[in-house]
Amino acid sequence: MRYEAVTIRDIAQALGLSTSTVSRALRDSHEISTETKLRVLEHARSINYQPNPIAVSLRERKSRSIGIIVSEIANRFFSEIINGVESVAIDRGYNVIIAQSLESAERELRQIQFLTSRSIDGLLVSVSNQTEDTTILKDLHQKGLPIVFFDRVVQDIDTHKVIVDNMLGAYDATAHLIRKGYRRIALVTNVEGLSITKEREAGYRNAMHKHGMVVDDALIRHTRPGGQAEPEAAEIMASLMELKDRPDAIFATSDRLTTGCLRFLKKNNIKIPDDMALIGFSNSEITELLDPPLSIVRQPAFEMGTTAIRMLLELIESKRPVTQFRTQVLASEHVFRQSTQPRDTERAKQR
Amino acid sequence: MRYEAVTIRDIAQALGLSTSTVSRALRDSHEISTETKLRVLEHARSINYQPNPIAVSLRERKSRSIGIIVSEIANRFFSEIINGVESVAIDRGYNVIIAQSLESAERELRQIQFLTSRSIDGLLVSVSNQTEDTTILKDLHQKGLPIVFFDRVVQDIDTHKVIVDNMLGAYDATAHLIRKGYRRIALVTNVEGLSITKEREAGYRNAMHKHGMVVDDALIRHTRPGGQAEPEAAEIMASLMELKDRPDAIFATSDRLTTGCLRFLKKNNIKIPDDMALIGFSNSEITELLDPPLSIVRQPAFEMGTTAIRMLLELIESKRPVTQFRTQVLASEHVFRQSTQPRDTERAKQR
DNA sequence: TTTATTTACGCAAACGTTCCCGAATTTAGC
DNA sequence: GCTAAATTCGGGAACGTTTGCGTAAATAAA
Repeated sequence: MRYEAVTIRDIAQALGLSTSTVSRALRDSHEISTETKLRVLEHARSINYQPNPIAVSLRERKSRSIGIIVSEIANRFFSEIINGVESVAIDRGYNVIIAQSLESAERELRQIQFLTSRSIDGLLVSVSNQTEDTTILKDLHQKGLPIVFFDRVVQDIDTHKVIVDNMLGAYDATAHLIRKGYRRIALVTNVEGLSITKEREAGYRNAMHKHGMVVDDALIRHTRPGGQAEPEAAEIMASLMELKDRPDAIFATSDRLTTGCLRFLKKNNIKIPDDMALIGFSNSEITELLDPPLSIVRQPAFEMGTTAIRMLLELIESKRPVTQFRTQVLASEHVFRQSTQPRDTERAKQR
Repeated sequence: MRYEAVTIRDIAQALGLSTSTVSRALRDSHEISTETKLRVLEHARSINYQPNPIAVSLRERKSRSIGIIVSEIANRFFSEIINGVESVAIDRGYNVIIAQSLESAERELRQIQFLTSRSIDGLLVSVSNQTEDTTILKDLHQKGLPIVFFDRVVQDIDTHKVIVDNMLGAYDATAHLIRKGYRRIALVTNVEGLSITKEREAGYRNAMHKHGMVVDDALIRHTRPGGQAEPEAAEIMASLMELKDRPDAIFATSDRLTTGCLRFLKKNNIKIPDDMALIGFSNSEITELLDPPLSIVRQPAFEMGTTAIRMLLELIESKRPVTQFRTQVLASEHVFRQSTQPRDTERAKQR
């Protein structure tokens, strides 16, 4: 399948036909007789002919491969997304080239250039938390490269997007904490500029307002662009603990931030939820096994991947340029566990 | 970068040269005058010329892309490996096409065919736990496709391989349990045919023998080919609990098996380590945060990825066919935590 | 000056397809 | 039986590169 390289020409010679006839027969053209088609198909199968995708790509001027760029692949949220993307891409005959930015704007740029230099047919992107300059994406998009954003979208590029209902997810998590009796709820969240950050922060604020609570801006903390989430979460936690009026609950808005907070609390022997409740965004499959079992809001990552790639293929395979774009909003789900139990529970009494 | 398609011919026309001259100038051929080279380079940069990788691939008869097939991407062990692979591949100008078998031999076959039909230059593979028939890999290998196995290798294909010292890793884990006072140690392990299974089982048996203990085969349990690890771990655990002479410790030999066992134990309210100790292979970054903190043997996944890809590129870029193959063995590391505390610790006394 | 060698470049084929265009053969229409 | 139309196929260009070979001019050797 690689080195003997059986080509269309081999079939043509074996059958006394021309390459064009063979090509047409293989593609089931109407201007080839059924008899010849059968002969060609039969012989092609017998010698295990495999079309050379590179030659096809060169001729067709498309590569049947798409690129996806995420911040980090070793992160359950993103690997589930990639799973979703792969599963439909492969069915449609596309392969996906994966690249990670590792939250570095510079590396992201390099990766985008690498991907486009490999002449991909389309691009799936969730921007790094450090990117401010999106001109390269704008250029690409304007030149006609199909792009679909997911999760962390860039607002001012008009194309398909798929996100979760971050506002609602954050609202519900916050409201849950409030219902459980927590009053000073800290928000440990991502870089300020990110779309998801704004939406989740808005959800938090809305929930506070709706429940007649004042938001203390001292309790809203953002990570720095390009930083490592876990250590930053620890820093933030440490500084929150130094407040005269400490928070009694933490709402962390990403996988890494959540585990960062949890790690800090455990290391400093702060009891959850008695001393501090904790809820966070997470797609880890073992939050239930943590100590204590963690309340989480989970994003439908796999589904996010499948809808993103479907949208992208729609753009790629559209005959005429698409001008109507939509952003699909997926629901997130919550699982409330012990880490956000009401304060006056048996656990608390035991102390 | 995509649709205006600036080619080598554009440069040639603009400068009144032939395409061959431009090509040679771009590749810094010695038979082009420095003056012309400069003109070409300068102009190429000014119009942002990007060579068309597809045309190059067609001409060179190689694609500068490699395939990797793992059982599951949403698994920290494998995603770290992929991370390692990607990091060096990208530096060397290769991109990697990722495919997953999901532990299905049939799907694995399809994926391999898909990858090879995309005319990859080489293949990185860790076989599924269901594959028995490896003739396709043998064919490919014999036809000259560079292949490197990692983690789950197939023994009778002579090529480069990279594995961890499974024997020693399992030996140490078992010996640790014995030292801590556990006597009836159950081994919850992978499919029997797998290379890693054999090695880890051997490590377990060696440790038992060296410490003068008899191996009870009733305590050695394998999962079924193609099955889901977590539910199977639960099944196995349930059946182990029905034994008249129950085990007092569990040694699970994969990420998923470990969490499967843990989940079972917690669900059935079996205290760890008092009622049952637990140690397992895992690359999860939050085993420390589990309840109880889990003792683990961790594999150097990232490093495994980098050495595998380096070996593969060595095969790919070698001038003459390589006949001397080596298998690189990496050390695993252990972290012993509360889940394997000696039985008569304070925890146990508290009851 | 003549011949040999080097330098610097162009022509054209090739990689494996697809597809436009034309042509030969068959079938239909009358 | 003759034109018109359909059917079935082949020739060859094109996609964007790389590279073997040829060649003109410049230089070196004689």
